[in-house]
Amino acid sequence: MNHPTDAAGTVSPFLSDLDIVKTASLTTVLEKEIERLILTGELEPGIRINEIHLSNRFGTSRGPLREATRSLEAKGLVEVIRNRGVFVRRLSVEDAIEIYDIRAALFGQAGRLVAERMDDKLLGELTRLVNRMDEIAETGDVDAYYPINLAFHNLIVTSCGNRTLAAEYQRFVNKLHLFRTRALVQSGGLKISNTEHRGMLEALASGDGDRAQLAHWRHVSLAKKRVLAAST
Amino acid sequence: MNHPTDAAGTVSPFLSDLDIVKTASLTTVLEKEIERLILTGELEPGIRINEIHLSNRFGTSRGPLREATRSLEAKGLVEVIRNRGVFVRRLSVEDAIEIYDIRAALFGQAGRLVAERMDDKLLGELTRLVNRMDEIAETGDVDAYYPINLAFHNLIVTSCGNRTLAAEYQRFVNKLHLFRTRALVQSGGLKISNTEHRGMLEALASGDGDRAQLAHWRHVSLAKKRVLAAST
DNA sequence: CTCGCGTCAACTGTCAACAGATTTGACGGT
DNA sequence: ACCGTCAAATCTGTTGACAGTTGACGCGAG
Repeated sequence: MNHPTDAAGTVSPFLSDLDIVKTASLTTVLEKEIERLILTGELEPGIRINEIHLSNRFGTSRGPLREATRSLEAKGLVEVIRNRGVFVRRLSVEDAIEIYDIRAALFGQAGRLVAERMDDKLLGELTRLVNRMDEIAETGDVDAYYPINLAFHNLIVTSCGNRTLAAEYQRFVNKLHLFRTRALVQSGGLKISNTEHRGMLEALASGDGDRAQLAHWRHVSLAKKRVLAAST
Repeated sequence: MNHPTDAAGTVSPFLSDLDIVKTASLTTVLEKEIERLILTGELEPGIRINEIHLSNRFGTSRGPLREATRSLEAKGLVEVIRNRGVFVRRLSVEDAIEIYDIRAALFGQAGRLVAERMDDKLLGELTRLVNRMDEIAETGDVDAYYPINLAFHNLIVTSCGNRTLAAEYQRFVNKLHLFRTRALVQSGGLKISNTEHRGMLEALASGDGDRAQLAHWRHVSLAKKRVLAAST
């Protein structure tokens, strides 16, 4: 990507810091910061983003902030209504269903790609994570299960060799955070969930793309049904 | 989505026109216009978008134009480099491959959803389009084949009942236009392509979701291989 | 002729101010 | 007490201007 540090040989942390400063415009910084506020729930769905207040809070003018919100609108995190303002997007149950189906499709594709480029090292790491989840599932400790589960899914998506796919998948996962679901994983589902993980793992190890795609698709699809059943 | 017309019951075309006028800000208009310029090839990949020139051309100031380009950046149509400007995105072969895989995943999901909600009316329309393509394939008229083919794919995607999926699918199809491929459909592939269409049609008619998903996925995946084979 | 340096025009990043729309709240009539 | 009307306040849409950066051109030294 024509990185300025490419020509310098080894890159010192200091230099890379400078590089970050140079690359980051106010718009970029604001966008990431607002996205963080939304994903952490500090800006709740449905709330209006006041341009003046927020730009004052960050010490900038309204220009860069407006550019940042336009970008977030295209990413689906906020909604802009002319002459009324930008609102943190609120997802209906129907919206969540639609996004789950997209996520399932993308995750299935990722599973297929991973199956076709599997190696021992990756298989070892995935197996380790699933084993770890099995142990935790016995105790029913949801808080401990969640990060491992996340790492397992992330490892699959980032190992598929398709960076665009990985980025888009992440975008939809983020968007799902706008759905009114904190603590959506019910402890009873841990063992079931990890059983599906084992099935995915076997499919990945077999190298059968069709099989892996179906297993991964089904996993997300079942997660969708679990969430929906819990939210009605 | 809290649309203003929701409460009004039926929506007249006139009302929806008014609604459009009220909703359109300069930013929105500029965004759609620039997107059109890019997709029609009037703004070629790699070219820089001069803020002053373009805003003068549309008779606006640079503010709305910058907001529009930020939105297009998030959609993946342009690339913004700090202090240098925004450039119409140029897709490498690797980028195109990645997007084709995403498109295949989404189209497969659409096929599954359609199969699960199939009705006679839709089946009739789809069958008509495939028959039409068969006739045209005999003559080898690529220019006549293309719009029917497009209509066939669009009908499937818009009939799947998932509006978000349809919008995202369209976004990736648009993005593929940035790839250096005019006239990518080689006439020899028409019959092969429509053979695949018939397979998809049968799968849809059977109501078997797994089967339909695989058939639709494979169709795009094979199209990917054909395009790549022609571009190396 | 080539390379390096300084200068300059062009362009982007950011800001402050103006114009128009929307919301708020008070007021008077019913 | 309730409702419609109207005006002030608040906020967004848009513009023009200023500051900093980048890339190009030209000039002189080697």
